[in-house]
Amino acid sequence: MKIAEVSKRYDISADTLRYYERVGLLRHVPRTESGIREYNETNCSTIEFLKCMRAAGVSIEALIEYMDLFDEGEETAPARKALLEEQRDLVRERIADLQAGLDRLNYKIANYETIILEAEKSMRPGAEPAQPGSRLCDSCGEGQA
Amino acid sequence: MKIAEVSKRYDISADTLRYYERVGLLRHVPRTESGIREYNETNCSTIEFLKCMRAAGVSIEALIEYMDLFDEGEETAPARKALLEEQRDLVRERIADLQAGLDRLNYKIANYETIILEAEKSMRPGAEPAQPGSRLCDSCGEGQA
DNA sequence: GAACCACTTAGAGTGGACTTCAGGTCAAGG
DNA sequence: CCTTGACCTGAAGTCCACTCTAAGTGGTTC
Repeated sequence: MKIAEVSKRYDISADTLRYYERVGLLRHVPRTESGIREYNETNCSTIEFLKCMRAAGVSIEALIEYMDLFDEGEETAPARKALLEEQRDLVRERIADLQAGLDRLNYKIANYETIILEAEKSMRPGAEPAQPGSRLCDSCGEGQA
Repeated sequence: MKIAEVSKRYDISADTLRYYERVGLLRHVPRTESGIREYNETNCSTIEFLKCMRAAGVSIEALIEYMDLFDEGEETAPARKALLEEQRDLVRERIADLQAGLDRLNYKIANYETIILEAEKSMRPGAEPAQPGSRLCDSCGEGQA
């Protein structure tokens, strides 16, 4: 597989693939006689792994470290495991932060729903004026204070 | 509250607080006569909100847009709600990506556990040599092929 | 055999989000 | 009065992870 095909298959630009190789994330990519990259199945599964890890926010640096260990041989298995565990913990933290943000967004959205409904109600003919308590939520907090 | 106190309270550098104000994320921060920022409670809750949103990966740009709408008045409530919903969807996507990465990390870690145990077993005196199938997982894929 | 296209390289440029710097002001303490 | 330290400003610098550019090569097609 040439670079264009891999690029399309994994939706990663050819530039990025070359970059990954240059910085040591992707190693042992065979070449044709004329120097053109010919990705094999091993390369592909590495790429897929990298894509997944990058999407999870794992840094290029950590991944390079992992690849370094890998190339050093079997005896680095415990170190690699430790590295993955460290990264896993970071991903968990990130998920917790995102979840907190998501909860907050949901809360605010629900709040807007109420507010907008109230505003519409008070716009209908013959409606009494809007309640003082139903003002828009402030620029940041969610409560009335 | 002066900038140093706010910085400590929310664990955000004073530089970042000034930066947020400069780009329009944080508005209406009162000043003392000599020009020193005196953050009030409204500012604080905005800061807390910003911190949460940033931790969830919401871009500075989107947050500025939100603040812009906010300053335009009550009639932008539906637009603000739409903006938050859009951001919420992005956060959900991000969580899904992280979760996929987390699952994969857990899988790989479990794999290493097995591998390391096997390696230790075969190192004990009198053990038969390691199985051919128990080699280290490859640099990316999780299976044996 | 010229055009064309995908590929190659080294190196420079980009965008987002800060972060640091240089130089300046102000209030309090010795 | 002078120093100290926290604050101020605008502008430049930094970091990460790409992304693009320029200049060139190799193989196929009309």
